[in-house]
Amino acid sequence: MERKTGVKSRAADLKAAKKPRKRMSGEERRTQIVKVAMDLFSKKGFKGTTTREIARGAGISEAVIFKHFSRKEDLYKAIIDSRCIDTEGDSCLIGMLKGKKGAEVFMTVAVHMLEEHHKDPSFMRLLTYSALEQHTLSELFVKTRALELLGFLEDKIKESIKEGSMREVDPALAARAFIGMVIHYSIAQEIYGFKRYFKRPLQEVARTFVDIFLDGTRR
Amino acid sequence: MERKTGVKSRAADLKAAKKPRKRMSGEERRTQIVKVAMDLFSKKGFKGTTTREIARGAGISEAVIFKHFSRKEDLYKAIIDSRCIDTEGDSCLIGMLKGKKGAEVFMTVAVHMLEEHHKDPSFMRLLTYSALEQHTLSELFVKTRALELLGFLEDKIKESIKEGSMREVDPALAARAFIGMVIHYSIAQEIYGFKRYFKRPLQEVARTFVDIFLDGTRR
DNA sequence: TACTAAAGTAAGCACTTACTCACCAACGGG
DNA sequence: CCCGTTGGTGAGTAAGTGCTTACTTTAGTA
Repeated sequence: MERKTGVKSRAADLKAAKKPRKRMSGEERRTQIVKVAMDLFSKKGFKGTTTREIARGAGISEAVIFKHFSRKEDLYKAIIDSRCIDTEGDSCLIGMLKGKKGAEVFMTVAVHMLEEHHKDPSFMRLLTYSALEQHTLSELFVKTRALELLGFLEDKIKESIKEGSMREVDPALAARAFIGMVIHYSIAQEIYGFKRYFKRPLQEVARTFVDIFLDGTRR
Repeated sequence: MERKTGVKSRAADLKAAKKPRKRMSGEERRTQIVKVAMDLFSKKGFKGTTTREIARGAGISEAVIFKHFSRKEDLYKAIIDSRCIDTEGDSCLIGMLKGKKGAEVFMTVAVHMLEEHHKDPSFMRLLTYSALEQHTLSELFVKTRALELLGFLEDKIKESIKEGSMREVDPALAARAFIGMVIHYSIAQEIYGFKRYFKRPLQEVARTFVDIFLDGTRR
């Protein structure tokens, strides 16, 4: 097989037949690639995902990926931007909580997290991968979202203690206890595959956890 | 460069000089390799660890690994054998619990798990990797150890309900709530790096979680 | 409609990976 | 002291891997 022949003749073969694929704008393509990458990273990890797979998933050649992101690593950063910086994710949760108080707060948090993680476990998976692989994604997430939510709950607990509706507990530990119940349930179900052996309506799960927590911290 | 020359002349070069290393027995070497592999897998994941690194870690050439394990994958299975089948790990926990009852049971579980995970987070990390990568290790672990412990706690909770010391809760959900607090604390500390921002004596953590749980489920 | 900038590609480079093979040397029993 | 067994090696190989390059095709606009 010669190297330089037949360069022109190729295109004709595929001509009208196969692909009515649309050409995307740079922006569109970029966000599509990030989406595909996030999906694959969450399923197979950063190291477990090849740029070829991402390209195939997006229906393009690898070179396009590297037109948009000079290194594979940069895809991770793009994912951070699209999920940590923008308005999606947990910060809107904090927004939902602003008006509420007491029991309602904890119920809202539990239901929201359980439902989000159930609907789309991919970000949770990605985050776990990134924590194990010591990527900055998890560090950033912890520093912004996680500590933010924990701090918020901590404040609520402090309030309740001052009000007298809660007994004297370490507010930070109590907050972690509550979040632990909720998140570990999601992780066990979706990542460890407990859902093969065990299932409950999420509303019921949330109710039970909130009840245990509030009764468990009542004065 | 010719391909077949110089095959014999090489060994002489390194001769007496460098390595006073001891020759291990097959058994010794095997278990050493498994140990090194487990350490590396837990730090960098299965895909993130190369057989070269394992060899270097054990101070041998790659070929030795493949004398003992015909595929890299088999190292995973060997790790399962050495940590899931034998007497270490959680099953001895169940043993410790046999005599005890009520509050004592939950305190023992919490302290034991928090301390084990803190002392050596590597198995927890390995397990998490394996769950994400959908290896059989996590499946096996869940089917044997995890469901066993959960079942045990469930029974204790049912007992307490029958006795009247606990109110009517879903015993399976309650057990998961308790385990969730404890495990998620460990995971957050050791994997997500919360320990950079937050620390408490483990005894105190256990005490707080057990109190919340028991008060939260008291009649 | 002709031109150009940007979207897209096939092919392959330089390197790494899991895994192999032909060979070597230390030990120990005869 | 020989010699077979067995622990151990250096140098591969084929199949990937991230990333590049030289080139083609399309869409918008002057």
